[in-house]
Amino acid sequence: MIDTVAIEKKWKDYWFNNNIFAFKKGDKNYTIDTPPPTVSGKMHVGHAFSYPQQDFIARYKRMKGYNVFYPWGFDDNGLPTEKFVEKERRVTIDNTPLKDYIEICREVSRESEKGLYQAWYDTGISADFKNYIDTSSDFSIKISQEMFLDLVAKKRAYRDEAPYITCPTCRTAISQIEMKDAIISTELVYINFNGIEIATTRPEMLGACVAIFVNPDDERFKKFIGTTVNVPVYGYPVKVMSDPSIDMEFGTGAEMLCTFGDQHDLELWKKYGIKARIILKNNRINDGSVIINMPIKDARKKIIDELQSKNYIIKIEKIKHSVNTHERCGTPIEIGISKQWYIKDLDIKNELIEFGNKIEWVPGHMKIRYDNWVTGLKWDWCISRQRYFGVPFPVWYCDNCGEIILAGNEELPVDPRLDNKKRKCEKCGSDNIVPETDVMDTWATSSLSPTLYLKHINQMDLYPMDSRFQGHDIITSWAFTTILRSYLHYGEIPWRKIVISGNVYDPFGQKMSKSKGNIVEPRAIIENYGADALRYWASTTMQGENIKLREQDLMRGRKTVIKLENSLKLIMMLANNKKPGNTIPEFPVNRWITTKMERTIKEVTEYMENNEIMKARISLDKFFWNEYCDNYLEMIKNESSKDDRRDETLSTAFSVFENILKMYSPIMPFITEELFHQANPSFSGSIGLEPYPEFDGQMIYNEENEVDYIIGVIDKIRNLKSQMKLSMAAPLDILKLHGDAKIIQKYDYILEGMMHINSMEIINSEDTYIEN
RNA sequence: GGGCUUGUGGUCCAGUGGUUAUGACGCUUCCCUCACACGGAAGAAAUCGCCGGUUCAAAUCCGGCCAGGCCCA
Repeated sequence: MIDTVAIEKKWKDYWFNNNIFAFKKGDKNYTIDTPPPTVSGKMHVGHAFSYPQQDFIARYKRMKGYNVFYPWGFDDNGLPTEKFVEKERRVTIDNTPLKDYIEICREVSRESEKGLYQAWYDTGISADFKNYIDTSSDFSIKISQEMFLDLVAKKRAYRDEAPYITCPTCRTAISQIEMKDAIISTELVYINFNGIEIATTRPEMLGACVAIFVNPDDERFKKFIGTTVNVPVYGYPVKVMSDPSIDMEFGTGAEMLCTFGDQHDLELWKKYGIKARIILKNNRINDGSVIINMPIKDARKKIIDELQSKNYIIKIEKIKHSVNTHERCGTPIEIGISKQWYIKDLDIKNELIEFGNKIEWVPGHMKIRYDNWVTGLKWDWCISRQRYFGVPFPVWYCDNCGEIILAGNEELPVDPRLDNKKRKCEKCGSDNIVPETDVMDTWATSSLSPTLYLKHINQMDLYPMDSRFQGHDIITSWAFTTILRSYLHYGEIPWRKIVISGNVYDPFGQKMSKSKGNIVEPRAIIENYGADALRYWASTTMQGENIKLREQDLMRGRKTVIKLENSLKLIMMLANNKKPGNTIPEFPVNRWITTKMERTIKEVTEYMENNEIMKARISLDKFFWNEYCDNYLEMIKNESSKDDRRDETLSTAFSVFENILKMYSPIMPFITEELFHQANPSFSGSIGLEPYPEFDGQMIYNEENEVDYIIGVIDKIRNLKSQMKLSMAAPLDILKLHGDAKIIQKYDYILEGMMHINSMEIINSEDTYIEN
């Protein structure tokens, strides 16, 4: 049995050690904006499905004579890495100084990268693994900061208020995914809001009330909508507003919007753009009038007392209620607002749509998602994140006059949080300078991937790139932000084409997940079936379509690998292990297979150019299995010993086979490399750099129709033998064949040799049939 | 709620107006023919989700409905 593990090991190391896929700029270049995997994860079947689809194109283009820039990268910024480090090293920002924390994050990332690329390497991805970027390196930070400063200079980056979520116990910023719901026992307080009755679980937030909300369909409150009421105790006016998200069944059906009691408050505040009143900070309430810097509990008691003494309280109910808490310590989260950085994009929607139109989307309908997203944008892009491991903003603020102080380009990369340099405010002369403590959204750096890749090799003249490959789940993030940044910085599209890949599901169409226990590791597939079989499977779907992972579909690829190996074994045997020199085919059967091959080359090439890998592969499969193996090799193996046509036939068998290998090689690089070297022992290159077969119209011969006719006759004889329950090798003493006598006579030696016919009687007739 | 997308033999998937609807997996029968039984030959198996419309002609175009998936809200 074929040892795919050994063969694959041999060739992936060969490619790597000989820098087969290193980029050298030439006249024809093809550049790929590779998606960098995140260091906190590992390769899953989704990757094993989508990366080969990029690789098919990369390898095809290389064989088509392009100098292919297929770079490699790692994405190691942001929250996922922080969580990963927390798990791996038991290090959290609460127990570690920032400087050390960042160091450890970087260290863990570098370590993880060492093993991470291996899975892609094993899959035969032809990226240049020696030449990679990572998004947390000094290089990437420098470029990301430079580009940020460019946005500031272009008046595209600005500061404005934005909400943030913190844990008052841990005193750290937390993100949505670090929260969990908890059910707590609390009191629901019914308050008479000077005419409208509301209920709240957070009476202590009364001083942060900025509106009253009711459901627009609620008959009880319709008359209040649009009116103004005064906040009890505080006495300032707020509007009564309506929103369909208000639950009519909860409390009285009317709620106060406080900035901010919970996430729902945040959503409504954002949606309606109401001015915030922030009174809660670090677990203490300070409204400047009624409550002066009191812990939440005390403030709650005081407000209830105040309300009660003035007869505003209708009743108090004990309820169980769901709140957002910090998953690590269980403390209810706190929402505040702070000044954060935005990238302005709402004014250029039309231009962004236009850019989307200039890019070729594969499949085309995926562009609609982009269009819908851009059209529906309601806010500028907030790029500040209250995290730690990420690209720092190269920005300080004057604590005295509020001036924004930007780093100079020569200082980059810089981390203001750790920077000791003394700075002075140029405006007011104060030396009371504070650093920006937020870091950038990871997309703020990922959106620069074409720039990062090309600057890394100092070839910005190759901008825009040719292709981006990515999943449809991040069209609205990665694709969108990349197009946006490209527009803002260069006024140019980032790539000419974007190719969207689908998802992988289990055999029943279910998503794979740990909880369902239906996860399949790519490594297991490679071990059991081989990387070529895995890649073959990845080619069995239309671009952008989803796929189910089924064992039998992996088997089909493996069978093709074995069939290729056996085919070479046969023709090597027929040729006594020596590949003959090239000849021009003259004998009809050789002309026939050559003609079929040319037609296949034409078809496969057209499909490959059109990103229709599956159709290319089906066309090639049909040619290889049916025409080459089942018919051509069967015809020649009994016949090739005849001296006068031996050399030409063997030569044709080899040259056609090598073209088959070349056409298969983008999909199945390992076995094709192995067999190509076996057929050509002195060859010292790579099939991946060999020229792709070119269609040659001169090689279309008229004999095609005759041999097609003969194959029809063969099918009839095979059918007869099958009906007679005979072996295909069983001899037929006499066969009475009706049909086109001229053609049959021309090819009688093929029929006799292949079907083991001792004597044949040919009767000329319009219909072709065998007489019993 | 809006948008996109899918619905074809038991299973997976081609086919986008026109002769008996492609192939793979599975199934049945036969064949160890000196490359391959992870092979070869033959065969059974589909009213192309449902309803209606356009057309000489629809799996294919149009409308509606049903059912899945994804994205957005």
